[in-house]
Formats: sequence, structure tokens, C-alpha cells
Amino acid sequence: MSDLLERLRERGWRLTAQRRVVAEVLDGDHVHLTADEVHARAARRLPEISRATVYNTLRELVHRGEVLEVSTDGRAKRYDPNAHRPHHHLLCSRCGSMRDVRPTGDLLADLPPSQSFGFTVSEVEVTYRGVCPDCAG
Amino acid sequence: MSDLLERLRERGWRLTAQRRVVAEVLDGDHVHLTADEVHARAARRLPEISRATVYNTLRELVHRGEVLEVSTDGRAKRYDPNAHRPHHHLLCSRCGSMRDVRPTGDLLADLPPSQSFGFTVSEVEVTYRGVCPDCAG
DNA sequence: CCTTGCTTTAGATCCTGTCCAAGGTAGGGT
DNA sequence: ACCCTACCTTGGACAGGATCTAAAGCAAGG
Ligand SMILES: [Mn+2]
Ligand SMILES: [Mn+2]
Ligand SMILES: [Zn+2]
Ligand SMILES: [Zn+2]
Repeated sequence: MSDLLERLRERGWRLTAQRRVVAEVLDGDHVHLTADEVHARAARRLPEISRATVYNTLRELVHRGEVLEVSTDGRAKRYDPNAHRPHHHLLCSRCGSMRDVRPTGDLLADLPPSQSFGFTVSEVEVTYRGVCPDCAG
Repeated sequence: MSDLLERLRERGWRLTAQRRVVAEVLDGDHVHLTADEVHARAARRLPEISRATVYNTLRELVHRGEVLEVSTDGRAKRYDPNAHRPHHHLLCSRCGSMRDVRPTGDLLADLPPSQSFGFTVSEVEVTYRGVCPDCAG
């Protein structure tokens, strides 16, 4: 994720300890943390970091397309660093764990013009729900 | 919707004026009201009805599978009486208006076994986002 | 009718997320 | 190396959505 920070710095983003730590926390595959989880992990490395800064940083990363914001029902949104290859989500109805998935079909094409009601459709979001192997017992 | 109320009464649901009014408000096609919108409309007919009762009634209707709960990003959930024929949603990014849609493909089948990560997938929810004709100007 | 257990109600409370004013600091300019 | 200043961070207030509570109300079976 250090190339991410470098990229953003070149675009005029000030490189602060807080932003560095948030970026570190968000590194990895199948990472889908809530803002408060990001805050808790960031605070291990930088105890004074505030919730407001975590929210600010996440909002900017989302706005710049570096992080994906995934809204899950009524609960807290989750933040996903895997923003460069589009994908969808598989969500466990019991424990809430989340995996990235890549369906085969062209889901946008699955919506025929007769079903578009004059909308200019630009994006499709898919959530598959089920029970994960750990919860299956 | 009166058969709905009858059905529920037979299952031990007490028939109150409040529940009757909420059911009436939720009648129709392409109805996707927020809880507060339901409350506002219900209050026209029954001024003393409380927000808590609207929330309680909606929760129960959802729990009994008579109404669908649709969560839209950070905003208030919407309640959809069209629960008996499964469908997906087309959502305007600007004004938030919502339409029911029925994609052609088998979206569950679009998730190949190699992408299931051992989950027992039971449900798929799709949200198409775009700009509605009214907002297109 | 009565009774009883389910319902309703207002208001408190919780959770997520945003806003604010005050103080701090990255990093370009010198 | 040191300033400056525009940008950043902070804690706490705030807001909207939704749930919870305890007291009062009422549907409906007996
Ligand atoms: Mn993801
Ligand atoms: Mn619908
Ligand atoms: Zn699970
Ligand atoms: Zn619109």
C-alpha cells in the first residue's frame, strides 16, 4: 500500500502518520472492516488517532476510488481496499463474514432494456447471502 | 391487502387500527417507503399513531415475509409490499427513487462453485444504480 | 362483560456518521 | 535549517435512523 500513499502524495495529499496507519490497516485480501474496526486497529499503532480522522481518511480514500465502501443492511459500512478489480460479495447470514466473489455472467447485461424504465444504469452491486463453512456445523 | 390482515389474524395477530392503517399505506406497486414516510401517511388517517408502532409493525411484517426490507446505502431503509414475487431494484443515485426490476439471467447460477468458498448460498440481492429519467435533464 | 396478555405510546437511549472550532504540523519557500 | 500557512487532526457536540422501556390501553376468548 506504500505505492498508494506515494500516488496520493503526488496528487497533493499530505502524508501524515494517521493516514499512513489507516492505509496499513487496510492492507490485505478479503479485508472488509468497519470504520470503528479500522479505528481500533489503527489505535494500536497510534493511540491518539481520533475516530473523526479515520472517518475523514476513509471518506477520501473512497472518493479517490482507492477503497470501496460496502453497505451491509442496517449495520456499519465496511471498507474494502480491493477497489481496482471490480467484484461482488458473499456474506454469511450468521457471523457476518465476507468474501470477495466474481460472478461469471455480465450482470449489467442481465437487465434488459425493457426493465430499465428509462434509467441510465451505470453500476450493479450484488450480494450473495448464505452460511459460511465455519458456521455450517 | 385485507386478505393479508385476515391471514395474519388467523395466525394469532391481533387486529388493531394501527396495524390496519400501516397495511393500507403499504398497498400498491413500486411502493418503497421509509419508516418515517409510512408513519407520516398513516398519521393522516390515524393521527395518534406512534413511530414506535410503525417500526414494530414493519419489523413484524418483514419477519413474517409479507414485506421486504430494502437497505439503501447510508439512508433510511425502505419497505416494499411486493414480497411474494422475488425481484431486484433499480435505484436513482440522485433522487433515491426506486423501481422493481426482474433481470433475465439466473443470478444465483452466475456464481460458479469455485467462487462459493464453501458457503451454502441461498439468496442473491442485486441493486442497479443509475440516473432516473426525471433526474436525467 | 371481564380478564389477561398482547399492543401502543412517549421518551430515553443507542449506533453510525458528520460537523465544528481550536490547536497542530507537513512540506514548499527562503 | 527555519518559517509560514494552508491543510490536517482532535474531542466533543450534533443529527438521523432505529430500538428499548415501563406504563397505560385494548382485542378478543371465555
Ligand atoms: Mn470486497
Ligand atoms: Mn421492490
Ligand atoms: Zn459464518
Ligand atoms: Zn432520480
